[in-house]
Amino acid sequence: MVMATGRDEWVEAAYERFAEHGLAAVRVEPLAAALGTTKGSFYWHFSSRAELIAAVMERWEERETLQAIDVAEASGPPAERLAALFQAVASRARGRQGEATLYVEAVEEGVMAAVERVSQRRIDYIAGLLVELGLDPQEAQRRGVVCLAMVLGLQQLGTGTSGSLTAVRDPELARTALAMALAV
Amino acid sequence: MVMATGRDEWVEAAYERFAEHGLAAVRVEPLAAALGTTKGSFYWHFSSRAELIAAVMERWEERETLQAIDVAEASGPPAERLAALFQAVASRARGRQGEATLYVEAVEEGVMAAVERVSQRRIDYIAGLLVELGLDPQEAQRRGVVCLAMVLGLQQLGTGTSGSLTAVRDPELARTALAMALAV
DNA sequence: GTCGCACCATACGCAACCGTATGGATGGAG
DNA sequence: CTCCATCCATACGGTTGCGTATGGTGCGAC
Repeated sequence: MVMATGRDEWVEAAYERFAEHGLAAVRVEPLAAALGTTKGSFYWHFSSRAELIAAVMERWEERETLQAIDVAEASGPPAERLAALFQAVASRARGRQGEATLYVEAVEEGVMAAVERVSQRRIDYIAGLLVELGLDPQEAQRRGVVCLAMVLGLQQLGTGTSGSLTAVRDPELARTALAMALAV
Repeated sequence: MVMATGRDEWVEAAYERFAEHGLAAVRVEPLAAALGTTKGSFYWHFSSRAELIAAVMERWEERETLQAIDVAEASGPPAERLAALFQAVASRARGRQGEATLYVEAVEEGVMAAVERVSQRRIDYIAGLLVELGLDPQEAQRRGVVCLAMVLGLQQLGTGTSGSLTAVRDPELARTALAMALAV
């Protein structure tokens, strides 16, 4: 199988590396080796590594948005939707440590704008739910930020922790986090 | 001023780089240049870069512990101590993005153990305060984890955000976070 | 004074990557 | 068949950084 290596394959392979190991792991030569081809191909389809990174982030933003819409359109009362969101994030975290380094790497790679857009959307979505639950919009916005921070932080804590830090693996964590988010 | 470059100067200079830009930014040759010396000196005092990283983490753990004790010995009721802690973390965050990447980098650099120890101490400290406030120990532990996650996440969000994401800069954030931590 | 040791500078080899240069291969249009 | 555009492999030069080898230099002991 000599599968043609089009632009899309490059982006997809790069996307997987990003999702699993972060943007820093998106490197041209290793990627080429993994795809069974060489840099010659890459630099035909792309002008630089930066262009690949940009394409990866574009794809990320796209998929993030699609998924956000999926979640948003899930029926049910706001509290349940928020619960589902927390649960989804918690279960989806494994094998996706790429985002754990995103905020720092995005600066270095010059793609912070996309990250900020996605962050804003996430915050707004959570804040919207909280407003539906009767919170003041300002306070809901702040809680949205804190909830996003919780998610990002839990992702951090989930990486590496080899066995110590047992509390991080507590399956009740999501429930607690949700309770904190909803507390009046 | 031809200041002698002893082992300690190397560690301190490395520590500053770590605090500001993360472990990945602790690189021997740039460090040597910054200190006005060369690798020759470095490899006299250290056997490898890994040894320097280990020394940096040792210093970090030390200072973290000292500061934790400082905070712990600050008088006042638990709620106030927790408030002071959040406020301290919020204000101290600027110029210290080094920890934002720590959980990921610690794995690569082989110093996760120190990070886990510090994390555990932080969680335990917060959980202790919450128990004093009447929470169930199990629940307090979970909240400790979530609070630490909040801090780590807010650190993430604080890096880079060039102007968008205004909600992150809201000075009321710390208050909201505290309220979420204390909510019954 | 000179010997030796602590300390450092220079130069080297090695590896991982980025980006470029250049020369095939392959396949459809004419 | 031939020509040209796609697409790719190989080889190269440049950078950054690690670790080593080796040769000073200053300075206290004697």
